[in-house]
Amino acid sequence: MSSNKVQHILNYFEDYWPIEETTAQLLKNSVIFRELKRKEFILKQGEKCNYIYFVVKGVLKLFHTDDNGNQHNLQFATEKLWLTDFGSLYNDTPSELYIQALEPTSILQIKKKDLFVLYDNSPLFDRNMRIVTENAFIEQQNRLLQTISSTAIERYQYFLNKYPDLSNRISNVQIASYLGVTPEFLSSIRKKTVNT
Amino acid sequence: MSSNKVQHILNYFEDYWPIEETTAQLLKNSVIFRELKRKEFILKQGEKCNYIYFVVKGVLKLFHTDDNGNQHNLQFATEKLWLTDFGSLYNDTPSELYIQALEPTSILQIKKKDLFVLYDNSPLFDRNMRIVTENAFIEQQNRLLQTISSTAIERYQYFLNKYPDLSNRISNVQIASYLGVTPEFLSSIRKKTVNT
DNA sequence: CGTTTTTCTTAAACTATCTTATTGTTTTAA
DNA sequence: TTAAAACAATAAGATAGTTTAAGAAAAACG
Repeated sequence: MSSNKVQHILNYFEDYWPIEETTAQLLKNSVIFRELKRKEFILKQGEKCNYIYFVVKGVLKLFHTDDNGNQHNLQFATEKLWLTDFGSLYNDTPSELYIQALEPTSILQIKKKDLFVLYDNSPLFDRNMRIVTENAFIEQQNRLLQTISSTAIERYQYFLNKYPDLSNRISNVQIASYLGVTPEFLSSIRKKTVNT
Repeated sequence: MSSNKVQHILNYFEDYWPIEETTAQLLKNSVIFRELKRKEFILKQGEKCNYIYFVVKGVLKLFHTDDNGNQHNLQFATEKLWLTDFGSLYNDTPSELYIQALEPTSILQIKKKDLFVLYDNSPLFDRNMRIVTENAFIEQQNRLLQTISSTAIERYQYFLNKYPDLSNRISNVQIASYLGVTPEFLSSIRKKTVNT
């Protein structure tokens, strides 16, 4: 069942460092395919994150809930993107974060233990994951820069330009939480920018 | 001259995956030791970033300058931290960022070409750099969360707690630029929090 | 040492963003 | 298909953060 789904990850690696046949086999045996309902959680605050996830179809959101119960979206992951709580995964600490599906979503998941076996058996796999992390770092750095240097209007327009597809798939509440503003304020921004 | 300085990096790797003797030799031949004056630049906007840097002593700041000439600090790097513009380094694109010394600073630098040779010759080196990037990602993610979810006062207090040493080494102008507020507003925050 | 540059503070007016509350609309789930 | 829940829009008053300008303090540097 999940054995053919691993092809999604192999295709992904084709753009970087295609892995050896033996590693592909190892991966095939480690990967688990899973279908999530809308709103289903795969990680909750307080749990240890034991998996790294790869989105085949759908959207995941990674978010934090603060003391007042407000949600703050750290990341969305759509098709062909990786997602995990690295901090919890590697340091074996309880996660402060949630991961939830925003649509019915299909994912591939690799257990921490299996991930480490893959690292140890395949330098190419290890390298691919270095590149995955580097790319995530670069993107996050751009966003951080935006966040400390731009106004909410600019951030919203940047988001629309950068993720035109995602913008139409998720609600404005989710976008507001990602931009770091209230839904009401995003609404007022939208009103202003439409009339330009 | 620089041959003994490489020990700083070898010590760093001791905490993760100590590299083989042959790789250490390779590294020794690649690494260049460099002493920077206060305010000296090692990367400027428009240039390609050709190096990855490791701070032996001192402080570097990575920042962006916007259209109005305002600086925004993305990262500080003190002793035993790595710094580069990954985007420019890996994609061969002109950098949007500056790297500048805030104090007289000693660094080790590895040229892109040599870095890639190291990756190819030593899976352990490659893995160490994966971990370096993962740690940087985690830290940056925490900061991003703070930035979209907390008030400037909270961010300032968090900064003081997390980097007590750095707080005393750099000016409030630099801290304000890191927090994403004006120096004037940081000053008013300081006034409020001192009197608590 | 003295001079120059940078940094820190203050305050007032201004702008961005938040809070709360109300209403109508769309989506979801039974 | 309908009741419940989530979403979107709007507005008014409150708070957070900026701008500008000026003077005092501290640090850098020859």
